[in-house]
Amino acid sequence: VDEDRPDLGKMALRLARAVADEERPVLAREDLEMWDYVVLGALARAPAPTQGELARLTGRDPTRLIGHIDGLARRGLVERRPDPTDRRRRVVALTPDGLATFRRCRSGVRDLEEQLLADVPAPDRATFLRVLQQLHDDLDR
Amino acid sequence: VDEDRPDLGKMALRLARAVADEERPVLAREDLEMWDYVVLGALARAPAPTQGELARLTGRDPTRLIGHIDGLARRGLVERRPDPTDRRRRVVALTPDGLATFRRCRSGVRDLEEQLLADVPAPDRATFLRVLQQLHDDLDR
DNA sequence: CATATGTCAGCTCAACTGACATTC
DNA sequence: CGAATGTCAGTTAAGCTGACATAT
Repeated sequence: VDEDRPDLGKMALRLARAVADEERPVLAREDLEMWDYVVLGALARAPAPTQGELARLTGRDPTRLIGHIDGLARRGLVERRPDPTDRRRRVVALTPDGLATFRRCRSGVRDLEEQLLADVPAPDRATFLRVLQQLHDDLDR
Repeated sequence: VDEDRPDLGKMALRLARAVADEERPVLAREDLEMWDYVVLGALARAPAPTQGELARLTGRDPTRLIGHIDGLARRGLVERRPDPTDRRRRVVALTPDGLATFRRCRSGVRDLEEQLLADVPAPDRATFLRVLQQLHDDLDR
């Protein structure tokens, strides 16, 4: 067995950073930062959480999320309206333009991933992605 | 094919953070922070780089590395001495105590990794680690 | 009244920048 | 003299804490 490999955490972090570095220019084409993409992605899956829930989902600080959403709303990518049933809450949702923007970004991201994994044989790639997703899903439970 | 998986970057980052969170208590047993472990690990592989080179290897800011090495040297884990051939340079090296401390930590880290991958069948695990290491190594070149 | 949500101001800490001394 | 190395002070950005207003 190979005891001489780098730590799992080091390898995973290196990969994550490399992916993020390559994604940034793609997102910049839509004039988005990484946090924007994360927030739009969360809203694309769960239609309308509260701001606190959105902060928890994305891992972003609730207080910093405020100005963040302000910017996205000013650009017409998200919408923030008071919940009729509980007026303390501000329901945040994607606009059609926001959804389209997110889809363009994710498409570009997927292209990058394809490129990054190009040298990995198809069967290995499938196994790699399956195990990674299993670990990822298990961690969120 | 599954287009509906999370982004590669998200999965890798989630894994890296989970590993780091579990490693911290293990390192704390030796009274080490994550950065200490990273620095000791770099020194365990390459015996005596300069401080600037050590900063580049670990990804840590050169200016913050100064006080950091001060602390490790005060505890007798690393040694900083001027290079006789070029007195601008400070060669940083592990002490025997530092090497032993690092090995104890890495052993604990490997135990954690074993635990985290326990549910993954052995052949899949081997493929996963092999592909991950390949990607990791390719990125550093 | 106790709780939850969103907002804001202030604090703290890590990273980066620029300047400087030493040495090559 | 120009370049590299290590050190330090100042700036900047990001996250966190606590207080407050609104609503339940």
